Amino acid sequence: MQTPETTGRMGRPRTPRLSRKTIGREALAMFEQEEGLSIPRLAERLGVRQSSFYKHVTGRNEIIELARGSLVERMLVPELASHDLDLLIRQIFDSLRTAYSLAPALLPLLLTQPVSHPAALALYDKFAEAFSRAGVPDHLLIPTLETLDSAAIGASLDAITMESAWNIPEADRTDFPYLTTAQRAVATHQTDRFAFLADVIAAGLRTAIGSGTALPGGAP
Amino acid sequence: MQTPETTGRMGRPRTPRLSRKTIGREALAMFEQEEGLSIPRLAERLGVRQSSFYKHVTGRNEIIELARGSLVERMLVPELASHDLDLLIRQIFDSLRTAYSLAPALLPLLLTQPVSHPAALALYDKFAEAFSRAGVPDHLLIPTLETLDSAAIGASLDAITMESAWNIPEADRTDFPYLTTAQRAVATHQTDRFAFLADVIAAGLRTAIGSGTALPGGAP
DNA sequence: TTCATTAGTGAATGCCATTCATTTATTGTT
DNA sequence: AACAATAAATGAATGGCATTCACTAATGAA
Repeated sequence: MQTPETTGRMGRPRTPRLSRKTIGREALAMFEQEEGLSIPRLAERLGVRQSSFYKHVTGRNEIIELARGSLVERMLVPELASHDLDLLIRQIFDSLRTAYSLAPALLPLLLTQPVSHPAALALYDKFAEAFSRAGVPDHLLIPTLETLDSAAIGASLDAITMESAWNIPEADRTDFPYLTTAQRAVATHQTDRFAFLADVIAAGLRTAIGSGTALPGGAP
Repeated sequence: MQTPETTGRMGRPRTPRLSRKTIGREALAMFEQEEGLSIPRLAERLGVRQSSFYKHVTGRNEIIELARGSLVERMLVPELASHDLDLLIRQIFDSLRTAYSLAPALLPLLLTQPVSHPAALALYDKFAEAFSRAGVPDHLLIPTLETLDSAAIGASLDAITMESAWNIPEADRTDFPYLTTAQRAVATHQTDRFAFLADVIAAGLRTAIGSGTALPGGAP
């Protein structure tokens, strides 16, 4: 019987301690529970030394991409069998928003690098297929996906911006009367911002796709 | 005549070397020219030591907020006198997008903290006023502003994501046929993504505002 | 059995944001 | 006019971070 190594001057372990999958999973967990990614802290979480990561990954950005993959893999995506554009848009928007909302600290980092994780590419490919079947012309697929994704991220970022995107220092309220009124109104009226955004992009995309945007000027 | 100090073991200078304004201006310039903010490098640019900043500012985030202020101050904002919602939306979207496009590296950082710079608050107050005059109900002003801002940032981030938001490794193209087709189509067809987005949010906002989104479920 | 490859370690490097004691100038009070 | 309080700079130090590299021990193919 071999003891699964505990001490003894370390070389390759009998059983692997890391994999790209576990790194991605734990990185995502870190984004959800702490307020950002730190490689030393990620190493602690995994009971491993920081230099070990670089046997599986070329750098920090790749760990972030693995976190994206992990996020996408545990996403539950609806059928997308419908050919109804409005329904499709709302289903995809909701899936994305639900997934993104759990890891708001990850989102700004996702924005700054291209999607390369296979699981994520597969997801967007699925979206592209659904939109294509629903009649969206090829040259509008990418803009449609980008719009949806960007909107879902925007909506999910609220959690990070301290409840209001505008922080007016009490004393200066009279300098910004319209904004102040708007803030009070949205607070009392309890507007559902997610529903609003869903309505906006659903109606907007339907219109823009229907009228066919090409090179010079769009629809009036 | 007093020589404006050059050497001699430093205390308070006869003439101030820093101000919140110059810090904000140079930080913004740094975001535009380099690929991020570094306090040591910002100090070099301004011919000053890094510790000096903390006499004017409580930390890095405040410098970022000053950069936002600087961005907003040099923005040229149209009249916004029209009561036409569609025109208003497009004018504001274009102003924001134009300003944001010059400093893409700043945008992810702006997303993660509330707007507190007076110049920026004044700008959004102006927007709120214009929308209010155009008939947007108070409780939809904030969602409208958030949607516009988020869309403008999303559109401006393209510059940072290496030309395409999806990076499919040549060999795997056949695994993601719809996405691949979509990429080819948007490349050849040369779609104007800005015009598309402008159409989307203009139509979408008009619809969502018109139908009045409240607490439970939105418009169909 | 041998040997190249692989997956871990530990130490070092260089960058970064922030703090603090110190120095010099300015401003306001008497 | 003297003086205290405040303000704006410096330099040095601290602790965190991502990354690199020489090293070691296990694996697996020839």
